[in-house]
Amino acid sequence: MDQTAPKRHLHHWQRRKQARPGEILDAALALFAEKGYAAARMEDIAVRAGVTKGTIYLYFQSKEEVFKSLAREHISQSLLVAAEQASQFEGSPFEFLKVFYARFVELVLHNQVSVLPKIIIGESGNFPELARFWREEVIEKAMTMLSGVITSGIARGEIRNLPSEMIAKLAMAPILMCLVWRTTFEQTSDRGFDYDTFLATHCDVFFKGLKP
Amino acid sequence: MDQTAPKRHLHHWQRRKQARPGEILDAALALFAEKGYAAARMEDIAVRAGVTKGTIYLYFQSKEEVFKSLAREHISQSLLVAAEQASQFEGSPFEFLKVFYARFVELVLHNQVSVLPKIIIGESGNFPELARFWREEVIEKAMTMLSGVITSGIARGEIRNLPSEMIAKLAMAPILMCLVWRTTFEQTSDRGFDYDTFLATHCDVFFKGLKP
Amino acid sequence: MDQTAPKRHLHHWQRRKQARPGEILDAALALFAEKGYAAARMEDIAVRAGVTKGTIYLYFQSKEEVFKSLAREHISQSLLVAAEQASQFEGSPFEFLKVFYARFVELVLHNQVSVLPKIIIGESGNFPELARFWREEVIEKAMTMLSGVITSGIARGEIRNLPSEMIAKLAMAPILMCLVWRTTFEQTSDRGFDYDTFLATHCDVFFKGLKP
Amino acid sequence: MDQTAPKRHLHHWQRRKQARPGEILDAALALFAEKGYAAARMEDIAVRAGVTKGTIYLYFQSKEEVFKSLAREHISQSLLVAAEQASQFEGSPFEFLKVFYARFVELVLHNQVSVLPKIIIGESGNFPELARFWREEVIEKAMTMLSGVITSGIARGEIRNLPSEMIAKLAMAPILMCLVWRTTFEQTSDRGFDYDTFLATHCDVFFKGLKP
DNA sequence: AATGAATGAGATTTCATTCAT
DNA sequence: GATGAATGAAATCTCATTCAT
Repeated sequence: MDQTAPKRHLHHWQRRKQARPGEILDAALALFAEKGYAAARMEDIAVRAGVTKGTIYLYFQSKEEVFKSLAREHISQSLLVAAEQASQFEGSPFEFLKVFYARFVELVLHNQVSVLPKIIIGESGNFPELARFWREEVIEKAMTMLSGVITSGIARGEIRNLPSEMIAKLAMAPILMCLVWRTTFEQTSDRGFDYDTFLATHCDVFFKGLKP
Repeated sequence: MDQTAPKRHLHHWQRRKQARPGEILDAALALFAEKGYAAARMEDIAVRAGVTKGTIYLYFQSKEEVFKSLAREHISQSLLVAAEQASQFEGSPFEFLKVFYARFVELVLHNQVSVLPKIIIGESGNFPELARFWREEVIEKAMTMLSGVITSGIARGEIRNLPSEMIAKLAMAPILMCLVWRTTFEQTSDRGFDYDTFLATHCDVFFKGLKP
Repeated sequence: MDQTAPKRHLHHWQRRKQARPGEILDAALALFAEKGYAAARMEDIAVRAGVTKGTIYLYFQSKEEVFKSLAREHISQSLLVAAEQASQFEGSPFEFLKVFYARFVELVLHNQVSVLPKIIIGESGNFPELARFWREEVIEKAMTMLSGVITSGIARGEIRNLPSEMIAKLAMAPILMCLVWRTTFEQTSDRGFDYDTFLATHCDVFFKGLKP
Repeated sequence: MDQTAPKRHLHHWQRRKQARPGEILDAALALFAEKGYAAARMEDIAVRAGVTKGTIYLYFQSKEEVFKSLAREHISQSLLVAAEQASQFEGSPFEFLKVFYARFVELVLHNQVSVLPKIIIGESGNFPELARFWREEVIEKAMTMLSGVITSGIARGEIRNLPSEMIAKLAMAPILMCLVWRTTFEQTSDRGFDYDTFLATHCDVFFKGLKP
């Protein structure tokens, strides 16, 4: 209705209306991370989103749909945006990796989205198509990007001639470790995990190991 | 046990009675890995174990108890046995790590137990005490062992003077990557993940990076 | 309640929401009386209350909670209200007892609540705290009230000097007999039990026995 | 087998064999009284009887059969024996009643069987035929006996001309009260119930009320 | 658009009963 | 005669989903 009207002055509740799906997904993200897909109740998600159960069904067909939206939406914003803009990078692959890790710590690790991989891991059995989606859309895109950087690094003579795909995977391993530690073991651990030092040490060893 | 008697002729069902819990745990391991804790039905576990629902309750108080037994029992056998016997290792730390990775591939990665970490990750929110147990009993023991090897490697002058705990974590990262890949992404992937080459490449780069 | 507002137009389901717990308790009363606590199925209670299983759990945490509510709620309305207003009675203790028995026949015996004592008796082993509650809240209150009337009757010279507590218990015995007969033996009996004549004969004999 | 043999020297286990059903019924009596029919588990009954679950089924077809045996067997021994021998009583009806109450206290009230009426009350809904059986075999026989005594008392001019059946019921009421108190409220009560004084006071009042 | 009472399929768990030993 | 492992029907309880308001 009223589609012709100038939308300059949105009422408060109109802004809410558009914000709702996002609020629900945020709530769902938190609860899926906390309890896993099955143990997260729609009621709890609703309460955390500040609505009632029924409202969720105005925006999503089912719990499964909430979950799938979540796993799909949240990617492009953080990881891929960063990744793509970085794909045009020109310069030292080591410099690139340092920035890449720094971005990861800043944008992902200390962010709500860091729980998504954990969710994907836990529910890969029940939602194989999501596992596939993530592998294709997130992991392999990241791998391709890293492979490209590695390959160009080899071409530039800065990196030994090693299979670039494997190197890309090795570059990802510490990131996975950070994510798993943060979302799985950090809460029950007394000693903290110094992610920055960990990644810095990795760079030190990894870069030295890669050089010709 | 069995200190009292020869008792050569155990009844058929006495032999079963001793075998049952193990059979049930094996079935549960498979199903929890496949579907996660919540989505795995007791009935399915029973069927896979070749019994009926009620039988499980002769040996375990509840589904939760099955899960906890599972997560606790299955450790010592595979990982820790290997780890401990290796802790008396004398020689090059690089040699040790190579053996360690080979053992891991052989005993864990291509074995049912490889799904346990995945389960722990997925259910850490619902069973925080298990996450803690795993961190303390599995991860930190492995870390301590690796730290020791690294430290002695540094003392022997074969490894640069770097924080050995961080190095130990870096040594674990590729293992985590293998486990996650195998249990989460392998089934929906067309191209295989060549774990051996991956770990070999890791050794190549990692060892070179560690040397003085 | 309702202090805040006029709210003249309650929704249909708001009215139901207030009525539901009572409807469920009535249904539960009937079924617990008929089959006992354990043999009464939640489904049957629901059907008799005109709802489905799940609905009961919107209002009560568990079957046990339904039972406890039942045993606690239903008292004050019938027995205690009558008892308390009678506690201010002034006049002949015999007159009082006659009215008391008449009230009992009218308000309790030919009423749903008459099954509650039977339920308490049958389940006292499983719910000892309820047996205690009933003894304290129903029986002992009634006894205290009757004792008071007897004592004042003795003071007035209308009753022999006998231990008033025992007399109170003797005054309750025929009531218990009526309740047990009605709820336990009446359905399988061909000849009826004439409660009015029974209590009248009791009064005849009891009163004559009490007089000096 | 061996039916022809002289049975003078029964083996120990043969005596057990014959004792078993009784031991099981005793155990069942205790458990039914404690928890009611439904909540009493066959396993618990077996354990208390010192046998295993399966053994019960050698002597009884089902749980229901155990219950029915129990409710039927235990009568003749205690109540009816006493009742019948008393039915030939000649003399003062008051004397008779005193002896009757004394016997009740001695043989029933401080005996395991005192829980039977409680069980019958609690399970009358599920086992109406047992309620009928008890009414016919226990209550009405007792009533008939008491009625006879009362009637003869009226004939002898010792009791006013009142409906003897009602008087018989009134004579039973305090007995019911004792039974219910003992089996339902005694365990959760701090003050004891002085059954002897209670019945003595009853006799005092009751007898005076009956006299012409 | 939002609510929340109601539903009912489906899960866990219990326990009377069976039967091979 | 006795055992006790195994069964499976049946109960309680949960929660995603619907729909009248």
